[in-house]
Amino acid sequence: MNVVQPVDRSTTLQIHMTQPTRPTNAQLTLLSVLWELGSATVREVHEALPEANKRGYTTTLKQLQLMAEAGLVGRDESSRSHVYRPIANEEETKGFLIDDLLDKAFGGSAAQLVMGALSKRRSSPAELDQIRDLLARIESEEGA
Amino acid sequence: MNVVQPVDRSTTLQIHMTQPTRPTNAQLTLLSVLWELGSATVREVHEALPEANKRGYTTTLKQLQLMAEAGLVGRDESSRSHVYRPIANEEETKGFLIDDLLDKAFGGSAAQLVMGALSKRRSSPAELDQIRDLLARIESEEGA
DNA sequence: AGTTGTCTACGAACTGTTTCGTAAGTAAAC
DNA sequence: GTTTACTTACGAAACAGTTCGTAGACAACT
Repeated sequence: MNVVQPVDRSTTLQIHMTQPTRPTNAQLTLLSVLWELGSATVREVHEALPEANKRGYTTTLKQLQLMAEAGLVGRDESSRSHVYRPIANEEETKGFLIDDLLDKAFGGSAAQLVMGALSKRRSSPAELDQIRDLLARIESEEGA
Repeated sequence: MNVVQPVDRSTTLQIHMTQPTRPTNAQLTLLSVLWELGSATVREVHEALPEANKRGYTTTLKQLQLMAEAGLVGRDESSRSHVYRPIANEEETKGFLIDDLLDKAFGGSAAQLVMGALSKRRSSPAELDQIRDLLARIESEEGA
């Protein structure tokens, strides 16, 4: 098969050169757990899943393997139970998702999305203040 | 733009019994066109698509048929070229998408999403003001 | 009546994602 | 050494979403 092969999957250091892949839905669920736990075995990730999202153990395993292949997570194979850790950056990944939604449904207007989100879910006064702060910061940097 | 709505589950008897279905990606693209045009034939929708999203004509047709089945759009078959109109409400549909993202990646915290979005894309001063207004409105209603 | 262009309907291929069954390895306990 | 409990690897089925080819209907025109 493989006729076009000259791709050269990064000869140097096998590290995470494969990064730019985006998590699928199922993967995002697992990734969230890993962001939470920092690093964990398949079992630990699996047990940490909310009932609603829990599938068979080998499903979790397979998904983590795929994620490792995709560069979303790293894996320490030194003990029998491999230990996975997130590589995909939390902020950055969420940023991707925001971008997607923005382009897909809000014509790229962050403000529209923001207002939609604020109306949709109640935020605490503390959070609202935090947002106000951010708003002010943005505006002051705007003119600079 | 009327963002803080009490939801109002539309008393009007407009038959969207099959409503709860959610648009897929491809469908959202077409739905956006229909929101824009109000109502249109397959051809009109198809022609209005940005080049990047344009597929074969029958693809557009098929997708509109599926959407009609799913209750996302209505269809007037009285003329040979059927006329489609959006049923899925724009605000509500966008709300669904926000909910999804919120649950999937932001632990349900609107504030987090909001701050992410604000940092991600520049908004005009006017928009920022608009957001501030909304913030104030929310806070005043909060205690009530 | 025949030709042409446009329309809908339908089925199926194709892609990507998700899920799990099964096999094979390994370590500890008996 | 055999059993038990757990692990990874692999392959494939099941599923969802997308795309398009083809067929048949219909109207307008020649």
